[in-house]
Amino acid sequence: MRSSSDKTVRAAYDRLYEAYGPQDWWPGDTRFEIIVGAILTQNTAWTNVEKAIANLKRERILTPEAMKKAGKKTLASLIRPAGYYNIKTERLKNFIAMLFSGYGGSLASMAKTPTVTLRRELLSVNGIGPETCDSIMLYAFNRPVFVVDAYTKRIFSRHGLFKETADYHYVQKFFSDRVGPDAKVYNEYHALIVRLAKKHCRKKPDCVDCPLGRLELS
DNA sequence: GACCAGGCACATC
DNA sequence: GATGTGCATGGT
Repeated sequence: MRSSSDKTVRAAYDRLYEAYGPQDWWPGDTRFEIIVGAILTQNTAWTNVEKAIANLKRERILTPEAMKKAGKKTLASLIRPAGYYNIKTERLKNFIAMLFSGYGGSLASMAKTPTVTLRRELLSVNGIGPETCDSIMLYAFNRPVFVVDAYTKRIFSRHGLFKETADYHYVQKFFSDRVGPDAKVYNEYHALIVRLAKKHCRKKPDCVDCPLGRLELS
């Protein structure tokens, strides 16, 4: 049986897509850049991540081989603008270590890994949690995995679909069940949520001219 | 100067 | 199993 929230989840997507159009995510040119960006953006404004990525590009460290060779102090100094630079240096190195130990340093090889295995592998890396893992799954490897972030919980809990304290897996399943396994739609939906949130759904909401309006549970 | 940003691991109860 | 804390920069 289709619940009222089924339609709501789709209506929300339609309104966002109509208002903003395709978002052309992830903002990154290569698989590796997407993965690095996913780690660097943890609890951090994207504008700060851009500065860090630009530094890495300038120093030609935005490949697995180059980042493997780079010293931690060098790496930390380059990603400094993204904040938490010491812990993020460790996290990048942890990912690199897994990439080389499990896949010979080849993202193409990693890309051939079945979705369930790949997700388990990513989550086993210290510093890659559910959101970072699923961002990589969806945006670097095009797997149909819905990405849940703080905005997703904030927005849809405000609209009464679930509690803001609902756990990651619950919210992910909530959307997956109502959208169906579609990487293209998941890609746009998450990007549209971020787009919406940056303008309207900060901790102090600005609901004037919000394209979502009032989501009716009917 | 306070508050916030596309989390996560770890400690403690 | 829930809740609290450290990690850090740069924009508003």
